[in-house]
Amino acid sequence: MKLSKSFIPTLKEVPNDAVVTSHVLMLRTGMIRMLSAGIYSFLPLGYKVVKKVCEIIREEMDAIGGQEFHLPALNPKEIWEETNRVEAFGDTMFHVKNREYILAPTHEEIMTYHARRVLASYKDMPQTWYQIQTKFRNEPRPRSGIIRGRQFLMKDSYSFDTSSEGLDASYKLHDSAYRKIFERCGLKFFVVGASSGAMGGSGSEEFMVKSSAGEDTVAYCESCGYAGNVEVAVSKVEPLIRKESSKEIYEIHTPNVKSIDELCAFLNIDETQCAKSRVYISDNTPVLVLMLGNEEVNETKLEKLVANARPGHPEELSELTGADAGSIGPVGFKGRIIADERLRNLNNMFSGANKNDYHIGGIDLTRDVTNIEYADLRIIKAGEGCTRCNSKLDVFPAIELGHIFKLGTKYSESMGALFLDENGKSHPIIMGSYGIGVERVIACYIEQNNDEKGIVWDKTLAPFHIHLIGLNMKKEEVITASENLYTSLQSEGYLVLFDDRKDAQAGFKFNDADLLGMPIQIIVGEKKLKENKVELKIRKSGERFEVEIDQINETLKNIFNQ
RNA sequence: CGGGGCGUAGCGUAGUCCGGUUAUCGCGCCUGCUUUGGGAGCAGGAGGUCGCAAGUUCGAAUCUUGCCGCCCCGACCA
Repeated sequence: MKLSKSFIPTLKEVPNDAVVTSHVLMLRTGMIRMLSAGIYSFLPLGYKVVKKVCEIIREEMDAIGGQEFHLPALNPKEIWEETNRVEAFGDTMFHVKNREYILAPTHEEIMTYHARRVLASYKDMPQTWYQIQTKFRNEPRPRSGIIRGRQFLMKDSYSFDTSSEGLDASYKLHDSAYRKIFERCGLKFFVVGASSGAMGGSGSEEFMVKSSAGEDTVAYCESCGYAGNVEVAVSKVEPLIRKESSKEIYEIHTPNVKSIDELCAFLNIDETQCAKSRVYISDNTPVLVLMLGNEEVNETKLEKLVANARPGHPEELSELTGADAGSIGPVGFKGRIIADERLRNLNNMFSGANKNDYHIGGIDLTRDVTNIEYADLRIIKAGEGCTRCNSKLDVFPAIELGHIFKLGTKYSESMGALFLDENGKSHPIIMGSYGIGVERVIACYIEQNNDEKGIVWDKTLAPFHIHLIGLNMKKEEVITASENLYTSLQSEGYLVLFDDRKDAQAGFKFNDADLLGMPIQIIVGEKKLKENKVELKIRKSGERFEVEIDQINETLKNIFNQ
């Protein structure tokens, strides 16, 4: 493609609204433009990359027996009522105003709708159905360019099996296909155990990329590879031991002491002697959650014990306990009390007195809080031990690229997708669902492959393999040589972007080439042409060589086959 | 949804507090000449509902009110 005739609007300056590297670079390279918050247009250069990612996904999905569909994004609401997910998605689902339609945020319902009509016998299964299609979610806060949008491309697939063993097999096939897809895309990723969340089902894994732009937090063990979303991750921490003898309970006047840090400073104690209280409300019932010291509540873990828990409002807290947030404690609290495992059976603890400006010391959780339950509720922290190998865990933000779920029968049961087994008995189909954020693959690639000059594409995803630069395009010999190269490189099968602009300065062209980041730049200049040579630059390393023009194909073959 | 910030030409911006000729500057764009190995020079030129609406005023980018949009933090989130 000739740059003089292309629409590749590069930007020299960083647009005001972009913060995240991949967003900045996609705007600056003219890959995308924003239409509205969380809604992006892909321009020709960006769409080339989208198509490349989709092709890789298709090849790997087809390789595991997937069959590609193309379902409507506009769905009748009544199908979604069958699984009660109109309510479950709530405001996240887009509703069409002038007809009872919704814009699909995912496609479990539609795939199940088709499955229940055609998968009537055990002989019809297993099946794996997929599509690459636009999803719509009314995200309250779109962010980071295409990383979180209101409209995005997703590869979603669905497996239909007759047994849980069958589901396991389908799930494993997807796991291996996903690994191949992300490897082929050149991403450094890892797989973490995850929460199934609102999707339901038994097992779930996320494919993650480490990134400061990430919205998930994961724990990762460098030495054994253990990885988990902090929503579900576990770690090994020093157990705390009950003291020999329990003191009596005593009240302490603690004026203006609210936080655990203030309490520790005021009483000159360690935070491991403190029990922090958080009050949650679940369906109008209060639950007191006790955490050691400054440890934080993992609300995903809490959700498994207490449905629909939300933090109590300040007014609710004082009404329930008689005290404000900084002075609440378990002693005398009326209601369910769940303490983190680390607090199990501890004594001589300090906590709030349920009376403003007072705390209680000498608490023996076993003696003084008789209705206490224990559970693992904490958010793990960096530096804690790996439960598998004892090394230290790293905790960092990450972007979720893909998620695979064992759904089980949640959708087939509620929608009546049944099949007959060998004995003529009816069972719900056993399902899995599997997603990849297509644009996120691109954003993550760019997050991982850029430098101060711009994007650094690898051959696989690069919109073009070669960026051919004709320097002074007013000189006849430069025009002839670069045009000839342009033709011959293309006939060799390379995708070539040819900077044939007549009036752009050399520096301008070089900087654009570095910004756009094609793997190889070939520079045709007047001086080198006199020796029948051109210059070849490898974008990634910055290495440059002079190459005889008739050697160029061989040189390229060597580079691209490395 | 809570907190903070922002909205002036395609992009980046000055001016807004303290109202006053023709709204600033850089990049980009157009024309001509020169220039062509790391974001050129000279000369000339085009491009603006100052987010929208109402109000105050002799006069509003500037003050007031309402609305819309965008970004960031938090909450939320397959």
